[in-house]
Amino acid sequence: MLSKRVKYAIKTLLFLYENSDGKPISAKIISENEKIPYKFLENILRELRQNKILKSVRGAEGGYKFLKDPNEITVAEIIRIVDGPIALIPCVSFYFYEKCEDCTDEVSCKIRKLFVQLRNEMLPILNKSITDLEKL
Amino acid sequence: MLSKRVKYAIKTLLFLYENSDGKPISAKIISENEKIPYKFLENILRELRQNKILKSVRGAEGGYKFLKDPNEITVAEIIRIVDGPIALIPCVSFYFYEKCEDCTDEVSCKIRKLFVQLRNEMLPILNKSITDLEKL
DNA sequence: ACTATTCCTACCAAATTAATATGATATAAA
DNA sequence: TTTATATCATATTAATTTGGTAGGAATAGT
Repeated sequence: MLSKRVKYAIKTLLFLYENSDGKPISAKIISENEKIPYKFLENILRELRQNKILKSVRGAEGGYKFLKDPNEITVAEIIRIVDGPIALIPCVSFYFYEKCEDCTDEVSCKIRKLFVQLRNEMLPILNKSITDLEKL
Repeated sequence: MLSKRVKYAIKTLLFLYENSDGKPISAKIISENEKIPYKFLENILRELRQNKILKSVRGAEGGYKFLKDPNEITVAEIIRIVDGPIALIPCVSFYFYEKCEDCTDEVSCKIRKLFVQLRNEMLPILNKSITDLEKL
């Protein structure tokens, strides 16, 4: 299961995409419209900014807007930033690979083979962008 | 990510399948061969027995063997027993459905649509049986 | 009786999740 | 210049989940 953080992050990006008219949108507005706890949302927005997905404008009339082109922001990318690995077991993850301590031979591991397959099916779907998502 | 419990459970079933000759196999043997902490494994075995995947034989020379035909035990089923939902968000789960409190309209939710798609791609792979898995 | 085993309940420590609290800093508008 | 509106940063917290461990009762083959 994904965390609420990820879900809130994706909802936030979709909201920004659907409501952007050049002016930044404040955390308060996003929070109210998407029913995301305000302070929790602030943390998420900070993480998205630090990872160069969004940029922020401080002070009155401030808020958040895209830094990266929403056409190039994928769901997979957001999951990786906020939650971590896409793969269901660590030994098949590209970005967060970890060896299983209990594994004697990774290459012949049947479980690994299955989860490589699974990851390969999942990735094309999660590589859809925010703009793709809006069109669904 | 799946829990270690699930991974241990699948490994256990594979081990039983590959080493079954009619006689039950003890938790100790499984634990040593698959490097699964003994007491932790006991818990997992109990869960598999309670869910009618395995049956147990008590006393000396006792152990575990299949109750359900390994041909009909799927990875998805094991995940559901041990971890819970397959779907990555609760509102698209068949067996563990939960409404998102922050959601205003589930039918039009773009995120939901994406994760329905994802689940639909994942299921055929996870519906493979223990015997399928052994053949990989 | 002895030994090997399952069975059962409870406990525990560390990590993760989902926030909340407090306050500093920046900026536009009054 | 004050005020209201914002972001920014760090720390704290409560609840849940994860990955075990402990101790012992019950069962059965030798």
